[in-house]
Amino acid sequence: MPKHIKHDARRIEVTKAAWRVIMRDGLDRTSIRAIAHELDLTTSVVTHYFRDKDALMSFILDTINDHLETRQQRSITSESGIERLEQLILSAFPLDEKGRTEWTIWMAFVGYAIGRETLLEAHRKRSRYNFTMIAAELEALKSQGLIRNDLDCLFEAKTILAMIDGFGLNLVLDPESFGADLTSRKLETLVANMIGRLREQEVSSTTTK
Amino acid sequence: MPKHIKHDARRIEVTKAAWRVIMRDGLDRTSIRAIAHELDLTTSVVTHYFRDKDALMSFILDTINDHLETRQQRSITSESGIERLEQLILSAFPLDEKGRTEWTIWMAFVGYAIGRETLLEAHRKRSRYNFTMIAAELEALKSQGLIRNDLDCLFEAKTILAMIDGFGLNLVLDPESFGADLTSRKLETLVANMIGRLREQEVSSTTTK
DNA sequence: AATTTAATGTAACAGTTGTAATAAAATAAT
DNA sequence: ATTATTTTATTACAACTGTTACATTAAATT
Repeated sequence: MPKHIKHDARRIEVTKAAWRVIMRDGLDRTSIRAIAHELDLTTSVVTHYFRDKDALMSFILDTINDHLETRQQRSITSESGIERLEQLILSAFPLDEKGRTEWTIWMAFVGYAIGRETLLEAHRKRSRYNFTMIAAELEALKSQGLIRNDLDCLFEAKTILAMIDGFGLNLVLDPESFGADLTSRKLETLVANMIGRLREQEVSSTTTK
Repeated sequence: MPKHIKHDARRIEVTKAAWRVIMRDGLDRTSIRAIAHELDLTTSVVTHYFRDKDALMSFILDTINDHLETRQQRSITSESGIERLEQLILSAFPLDEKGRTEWTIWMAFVGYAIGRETLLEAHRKRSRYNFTMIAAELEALKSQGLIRNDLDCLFEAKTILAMIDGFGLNLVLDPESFGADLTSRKLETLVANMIGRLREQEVSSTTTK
């Protein structure tokens, strides 16, 4: 095992400790000392693996984004079709506890990004990548005749992204009111609407549950 | 003019100065000294009008929420009907520059609330008030036969709130990709979906309930 | 076994923070 | 005009911050 892997693994341990501190105390109270204390070690551990705090923060955010994306890619088992789209959307929703944690930390960073152009740019990049990808997925479905052909794919993709973010935000703040059941139920109606009158009979049977 | 009004007015001036600092430097860099400097005064101004920083922060958030709610109430000119619902939703969207500013600061507070139970509770309260209100509005429309009578009003209300929050979030982060045109366009399809097939069948469905 | 490298500990620095006490100035009340 | 109250300034303090230099220990390499 090459040493740089061990090195990277340690960086991730530091990062995970940082997650716990963020969840418990808030992002602005997540000092280098607090992270070290969470690891029952001293600050030198953190400074040894990260040039400075900015580098640490960027790495934490990158890790969260990587997790969200990996989770997304891995959950797509269907090769194509409506089911693939459903999995794509559903995997972005924060359904389980781990997903909720990642969303919570991500939300903390959204607030942290206000007034920080570098972080704002990172968020924009993620946002654009996501709705562009969804739009491409919709275009493919449209050319296959699986969704309504009068759909504006980019518009619908942005809508889907906004819906995901909206549910994610509210789930972070109020998990009791916005549970996983509500979320997945929304997904059904969302997809049903995009299929539209293409399959009139099937749709009406799924919406009236 | 009673003195307490002048007192309150001064508090709001301090609050508005805080807004500017938050927008420019970020919430975690909004120190009491930074706010005082923004006012070209010393810290005593801030400490004189607010017990401590927590009180100041709470007041800032409350003011933002008040603004959003006032904006919402005032924009509702229609007495009833679909138009009233449209105005209700549209006014919550961050369409103009001022609305965008308020949403940006609100977003900063969402991140700031992570790890702070008191602030989280405040956000929950706002969220619940909002979707409860929207649900009541939908119930009224349903009983009037103006929207589909198979709608789950609470579910739809939560969806609408999530949609608003999702667009708000993305508009704060990426106003170029999520402009006001996109937002209002979404509103149309949203309402159209709730009216659903009522328009097509027109008469028969109003007899129910 | 000796030596080099990596990992952690210790300590100090300069700067910032919220908070409080006190003083001065400005305004209002009498 | 005098007094009282409100508003602003000054200053100090203790706690916390990121960062750095240096010391120590553990691990790996030779």
